[in-house]
Amino acid sequence: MAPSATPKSRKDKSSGPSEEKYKQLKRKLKEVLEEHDRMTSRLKKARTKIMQLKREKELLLDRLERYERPSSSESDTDLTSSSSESESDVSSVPSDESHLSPHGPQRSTVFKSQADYHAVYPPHINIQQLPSSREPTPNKAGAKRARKEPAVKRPPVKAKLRKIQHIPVDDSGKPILPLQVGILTIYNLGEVVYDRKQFHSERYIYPVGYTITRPYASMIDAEKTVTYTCTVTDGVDGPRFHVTPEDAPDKGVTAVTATGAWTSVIRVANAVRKREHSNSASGPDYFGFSHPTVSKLIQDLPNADKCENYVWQRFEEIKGRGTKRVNPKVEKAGLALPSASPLASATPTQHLPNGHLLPAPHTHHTHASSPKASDIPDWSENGSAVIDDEKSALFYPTDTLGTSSVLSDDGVSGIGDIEDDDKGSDVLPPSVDDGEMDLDSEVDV
DNA sequence: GTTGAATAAATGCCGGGATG
DNA sequence: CATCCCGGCATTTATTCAAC
Repeated sequence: MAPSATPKSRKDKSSGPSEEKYKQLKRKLKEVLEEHDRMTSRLKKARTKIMQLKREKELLLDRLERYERPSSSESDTDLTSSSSESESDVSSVPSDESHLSPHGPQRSTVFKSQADYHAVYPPHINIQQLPSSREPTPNKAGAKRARKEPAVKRPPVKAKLRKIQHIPVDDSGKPILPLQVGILTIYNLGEVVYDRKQFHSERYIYPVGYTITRPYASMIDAEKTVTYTCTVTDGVDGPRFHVTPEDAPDKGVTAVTATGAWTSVIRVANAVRKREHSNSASGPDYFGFSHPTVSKLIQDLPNADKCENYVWQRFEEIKGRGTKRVNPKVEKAGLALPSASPLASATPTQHLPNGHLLPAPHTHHTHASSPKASDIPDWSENGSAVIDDEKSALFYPTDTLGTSSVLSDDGVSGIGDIEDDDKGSDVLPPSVDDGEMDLDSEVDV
């Protein structure tokens, strides 16, 4: 570096600054100073806005707390009324909040009206009935985590500085989608549902409408890696996590947790490959929620600051390396899935990375959910196979979604029918036009 | 200026442990 | 038992630097 700088400065000296050059430099300096001023004033404005929003947030949290206090004291004293009470939380708080919020109430909830809701869910399905026996702990993801505070061994979430890639934004400051983040392609960030606790935890926010694709081993062809579309939809009593493989859109998985959905996929994918190692997986990892850039994008969504249990994270954009690294993967992960991608490189049972995937004889399989023959759903028989445990995940046949007996009785049917008429496309997931999931595209109400 | 090797850093997947 | 988080490991990619 130093050696190259020296000759240059010497060269300048020898040529001597002409008057014109001097004027040019002066002009340039002036431009730079003006630009600096502009940026400074913009920064100032942004800071003011941040302060404003902070104050707003405080105010809203205060109000929210006031709303919640009476109901929480109720639940302390009367356990039997807990279900109806949580329902009242859902119905009362958001409507008020949306009025209070200066940031466009239209973004506050997914269903803007009862009519909208029934456009997606048949009228006979009652929200209050949704947490049925099929799902004993509908708000596991949210409530369970929230209760964790007293835990000793798992410390509370800390807001550590996380590095993110550069996020291209449009004029209005919104990220330009689709956006490639690592091997994930984000098509829709969805909308933050801040008024229901199940839609966020300390670590993650699960925005409704969130849609990404990612490559992973096929559940059908042991030789193949295919693109899976992951979406989050509104299950009313909590988020629904959908994972749909491109090579078998009718064999998508729906679960009440991200882990549940992906565990099912991994279990089948492993079984198809006759791999006997653990099927444990981190749902948030596979959905991308743990990815710093995705976290940041979600955190920046409107209303994210109103998620009271969520621990705000700090992010720092990495320069050079990080940003450049992502681009090559766009082609690899999203399109051709060529050999460079770890999973794609696999002639699956052989040279997968890390040695993890090799069915080596010494591999240890202590995990509870090792694949069993019975775990593999028999697609050919009924097309709506349910993996071992309905609680963890449901395989739903897309073409029967609207009327599926497997799903309809708990209100899941039709939710997030993400495979609409666009099944043929390689990369593009369905209905990701303008931030709104096309939830009801195939729902026959 | 170009090329190639060495190094650093980021990423993705998995196993295992903690939790409820 | 299901879920989630964390850490380890292998892999990939970017950067740096020396040699030509």
